[in-house]
Amino acid sequence: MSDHNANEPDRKAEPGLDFIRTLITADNASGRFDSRVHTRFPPEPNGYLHIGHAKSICLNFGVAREFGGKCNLRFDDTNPLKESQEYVDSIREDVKWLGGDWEGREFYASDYFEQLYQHAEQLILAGKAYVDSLSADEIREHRGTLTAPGTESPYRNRGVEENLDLFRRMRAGEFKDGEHVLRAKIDMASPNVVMRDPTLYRIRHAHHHRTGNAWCIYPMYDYTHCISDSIEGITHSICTLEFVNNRELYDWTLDTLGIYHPQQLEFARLNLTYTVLSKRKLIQLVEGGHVNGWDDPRMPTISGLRRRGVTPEALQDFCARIGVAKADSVVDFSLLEFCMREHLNAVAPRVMGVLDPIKVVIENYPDGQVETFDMPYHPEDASHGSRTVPFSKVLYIERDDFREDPPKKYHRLAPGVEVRLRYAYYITCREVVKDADGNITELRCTYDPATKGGWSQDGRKVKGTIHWVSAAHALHAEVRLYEHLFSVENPNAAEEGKTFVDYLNPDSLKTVTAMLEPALADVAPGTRVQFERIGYFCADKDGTPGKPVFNRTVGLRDSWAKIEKKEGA
RNA sequence: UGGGCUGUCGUUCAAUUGGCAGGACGGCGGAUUCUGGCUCCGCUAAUCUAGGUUCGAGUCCUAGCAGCCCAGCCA
Repeated sequence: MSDHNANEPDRKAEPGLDFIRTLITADNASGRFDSRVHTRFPPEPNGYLHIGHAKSICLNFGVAREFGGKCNLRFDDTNPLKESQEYVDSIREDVKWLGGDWEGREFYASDYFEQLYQHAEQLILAGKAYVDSLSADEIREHRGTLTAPGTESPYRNRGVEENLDLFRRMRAGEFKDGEHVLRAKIDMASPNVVMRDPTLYRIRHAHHHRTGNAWCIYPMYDYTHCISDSIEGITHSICTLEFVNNRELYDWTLDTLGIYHPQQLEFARLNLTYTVLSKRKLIQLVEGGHVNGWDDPRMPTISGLRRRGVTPEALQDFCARIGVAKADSVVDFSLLEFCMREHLNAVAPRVMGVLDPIKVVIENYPDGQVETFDMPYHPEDASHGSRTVPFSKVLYIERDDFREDPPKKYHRLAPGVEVRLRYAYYITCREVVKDADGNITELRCTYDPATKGGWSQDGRKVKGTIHWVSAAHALHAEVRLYEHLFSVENPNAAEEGKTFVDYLNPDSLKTVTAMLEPALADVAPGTRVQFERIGYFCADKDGTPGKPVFNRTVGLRDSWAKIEKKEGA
């Protein structure tokens, strides 16, 4: 079993592969595991999956697919106090949505409770496990410290028969929580604290979401995970870096039991700027009411990202781009945004919506007249088809698309300036109307009838093209504009006396009433569109027929904002 | 101060295992454009430190330094 320590690729490699795929390639070449590849994604159903899990899902299912192998979905449900069916359901949905296909191999650690129990008796019989009757506090005291060895429990040398009897009575429910535990008998002086007689079973008179009240003793992670992997014939058990120390116990358990032994491999978990990714903190955000539930579009949860409008393809692409390695890293949120735009650009239909409207009256356009324009849903992909958009005398345009005193390089509407209304007409601003406070309330413009469709026969060019919506036909819709949940890159690094909650971005959600083109009236929740020149949006489930609600997935790149910022500075 | 893991452009992942340090994101500049979007082109910028071996070191050796993980009856 010496080769189970072979975490470093040392046989052969294909350049460009990550260290996990490199190792698997070598294993396949050498015939280890009969050249099979079988992975698993093993979440604990105690919270919603987040983008860090997405990395693991893409890795495990991806590796299986690439090597012609299999990947199981296994719920690591050994702690009845924290787990629930709600989480099982959400996890199943999220994995499926992300493209993970476990082909019916949906397993639960709790499926193996009886086998796990039998193996525990096997360890007792072999003199490799004992029932300890120390309290939790006493066990901690006996464990020693990082620099000092531990001391053995006075119960460590109980006889096999006594251990067996006690353990069976633990199972039978004769003891209260905490009265006894089953421990592996390894080495209280090990420099690896994990190996100082780790707890294998604890007593918990608790209802389990799947096994009900069948058990009152529950196995611990280290003991359960390796045996579960073994039972399922897993070849490569991929987990995150914090389990490196646990690998020694993983190997010890399987070797001591003498059963099939997969290879544990550890990679660095994902960190993302402007977000927190620990379950504890995400739960705190939900329970503290800082967000509106696990699927709040600001959450880095898979359900949150989905509701925000991120596509599974974008998430898969993101996971492929960040790579897999063993060095701790923090990925730039802008890479995620890039991946969102990359895919949405290809698949999202274009529509027009005005987020911050200002009224425009076309003075020379006939009162009461309505024209309709047929506009393509996607300028580069005719397969998306087209829709009809009404045009009339009174319109809305974006407030930011007009400047009374335009700065240099400003290409949009200004007094005396002609611009193109997307797919419609050229208009020129003639007059600015203001209220008593000097706020602009209306723009009086004229249009050139000869530019119908947004194009001039005489070859005349306009510098700007802006989007618009006919006021009389506009759909008044709620639009939610999301920004980073946190205002600092690393909310985890809180200064003295503060926590990550103190770094929440007060402007992470801004709700506006936008003016949308009428074609959007009955859009189905989950539909993703691009509001031209603004960004990508996704119809939210809070919307109703005729009254849609949109979430901003991500804004378009805005090079004008950069220019303006630079000129201003 | 025990043990383990990790150090390469601003970020992230590579480097045919000792042979010109490359890609992507970001940033900057340009072309194109009925979305200041998309697309295209160009530029920018890195081997933790100090020694050593070698014709040649990101890669091997020695000694340091820095970061992360571990003392749950959590996973």
